[in-house]
Amino acid sequence: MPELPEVEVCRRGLVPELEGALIKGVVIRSPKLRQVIPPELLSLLPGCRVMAIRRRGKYLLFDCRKPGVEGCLIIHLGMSGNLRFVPHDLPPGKHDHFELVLADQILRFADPRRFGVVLWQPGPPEVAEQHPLLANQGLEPLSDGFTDDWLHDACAKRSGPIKPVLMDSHMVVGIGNIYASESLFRAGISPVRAANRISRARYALLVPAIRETLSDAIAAGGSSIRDYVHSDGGAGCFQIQAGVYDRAGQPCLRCGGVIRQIRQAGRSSYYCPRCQH
DNA sequence: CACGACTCCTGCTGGC
DNA sequence: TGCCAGCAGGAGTCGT
Repeated sequence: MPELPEVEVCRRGLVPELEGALIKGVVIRSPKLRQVIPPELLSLLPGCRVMAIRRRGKYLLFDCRKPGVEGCLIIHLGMSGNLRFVPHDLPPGKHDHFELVLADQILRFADPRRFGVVLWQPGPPEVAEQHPLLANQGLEPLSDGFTDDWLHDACAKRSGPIKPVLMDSHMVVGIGNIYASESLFRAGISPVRAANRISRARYALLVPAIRETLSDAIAAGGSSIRDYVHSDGGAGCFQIQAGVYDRAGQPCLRCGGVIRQIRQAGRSSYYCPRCQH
């Protein structure tokens, strides 16, 4: 479900209530996610204070500490995961796999498809990213280093179509299937164009398009942060008005042409053949 | 090295 | 109305 904007909005929603909070208990209801939830969390986390909540790509990092214990709780929401604050007396649902019990509420992790991850990396905050799942993560697209020159160079040896390349988290993190299509539409670049055959000038359009697509989505989600982490049902997911995503056969909002759906690397891509070249 | 196919799991949708 | 194939916003691994 979530791409970078959804994870970032989730993080911002957690901060006011979780940062500085004391973890009183831990519940592992079904340990089998993409990887098994480490059972040692049951003894490590209770008594810990959450010192900070960070994000790396689509991973959430909770820096935890108590006397004799320091480490980072790593959570990835996968395709269908979400984190919610719920009251102590709310019975768990079928897919509620993990929770942190706090003084006055519970932080509950639900994930129907079980593609998510809950892991532990021992040590101080600065070594958290040495975890194998984080060590090879690419550049943050909202960081200063993400420039047209950088992306142009990074794509120099990528002869495949640009859209799956944008989704490669070892190069750039956080761009999933929706925002890859949306960013390319915004930049007027075809998803099937070979990454190493796009000019530097057009990367100078693509980089701000990616930035704006992601920050617009964060802004859209930010307006409903409380719903996002407190909702007792609802979608638990927000989306910006899509220009092309899931609009196959419908008119392009820019030129009126027909939006086309194709398949790339096993995923659906959407684009306007008249606007994108 | 770069790339695509395959894999994990459950739920929903659309076509018959 | 019911059934089933196909698909879903992720990402690691493996074979080529």
